[in-house]
Amino acid sequence: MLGKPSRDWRSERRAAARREIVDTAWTLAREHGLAGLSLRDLARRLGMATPSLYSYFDSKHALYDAMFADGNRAILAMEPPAQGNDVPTTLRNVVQLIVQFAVADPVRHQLLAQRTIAGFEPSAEAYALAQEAYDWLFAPLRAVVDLTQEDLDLITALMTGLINQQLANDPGGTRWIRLIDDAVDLLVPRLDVRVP
Amino acid sequence: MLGKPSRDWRSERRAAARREIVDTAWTLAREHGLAGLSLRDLARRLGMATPSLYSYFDSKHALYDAMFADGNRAILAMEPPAQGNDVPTTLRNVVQLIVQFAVADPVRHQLLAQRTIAGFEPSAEAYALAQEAYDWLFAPLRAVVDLTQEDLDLITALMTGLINQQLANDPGGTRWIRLIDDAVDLLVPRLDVRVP
DNA sequence: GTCTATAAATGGATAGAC
DNA sequence: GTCTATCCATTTATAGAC
Repeated sequence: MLGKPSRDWRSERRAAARREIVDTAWTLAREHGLAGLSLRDLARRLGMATPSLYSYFDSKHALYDAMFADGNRAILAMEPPAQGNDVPTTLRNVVQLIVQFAVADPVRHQLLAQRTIAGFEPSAEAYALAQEAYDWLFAPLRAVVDLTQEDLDLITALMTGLINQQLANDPGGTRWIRLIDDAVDLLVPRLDVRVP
Repeated sequence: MLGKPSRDWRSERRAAARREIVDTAWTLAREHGLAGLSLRDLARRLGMATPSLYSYFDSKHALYDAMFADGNRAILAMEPPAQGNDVPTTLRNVVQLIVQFAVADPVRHQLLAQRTIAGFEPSAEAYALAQEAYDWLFAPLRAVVDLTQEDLDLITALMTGLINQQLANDPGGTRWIRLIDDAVDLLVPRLDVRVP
């Protein structure tokens, strides 16, 4: 009898095709806006017929879902934020990484962090990835200080505030991202109290 | 000879019609999302034919522009934030007002504070209103403390951060808006240094 | 300013042959 | 899994009569 093959050729081809579709979808979304992404354009750019996309994704929302998951996997694939010896250093590293990641790709930030696509909500699997990315990003900080949920919520608020203001009011500039150190200084006194 | 009439009946009727169109557009945008607003639905809801809208607005973007202006006028029509005797009280009043205003109408916040509609950019006139609203909101705080631009940018970042996190991750809840006082506490030490 | 009619295009999605 | 053909709805916007 034949055993289970060690590599599944067909499913690997399929996964590779899905990856290429998602990559091209990102490119198109960056050009025409996230909501302006069209399956027609996407198929044309890939050199395939529109209906063929439906062999890989059941619907446009399913494609958004794959993009959402992909964006979070991109976080998990990064070099992790360096854990410093004290709170300010570690916090700065974490905030730097997250803000840079977001500003580097506004459309990705829009999909991952805002509720802007009409009826789209990430699937349970994709959302679990988002949770995982969130935990992974803050792990170095948690190793240095005992954070309450309120602490974390304040940190994320200040962080996404910098990001959103930067993208909305000074796209391509540095008006808010250059305030990262000042933002960290605001947070440090509150967090220092938690240091064991 | 007839002098200029004290009231221009026709232009007043026209202004009233534009107001009703904009109001109904808000209603529809709240139902189907800001990007999901359609001129067809809008006309039907108003009981008019779609092309008739073009007597009042040259394009859909012109309508968005009128809504953008309208949203900022809604700010200027509010009871102003109360100026307290000290920085913390005044700052809290300002932040409370802005956050409540934003959370009360997520779609309005989306239009006024985010770059989410594909090719839309407010006209110079509408943008001037936004500037005016911004100055008006922070006037009480400015009366109490000498703010640098960086101070203001940090305040707005933290504020819109609370708003965005609340709307994106806990819509209808209070997870972030209940942190307003904590957020103010973060800012106060930095601002106290500026008090004359 | 209002309407009817229609343009001109795009949208996502399905049927069915190969 | 790929294609062609097509559906059916939707979109913003214009032409032109009344």
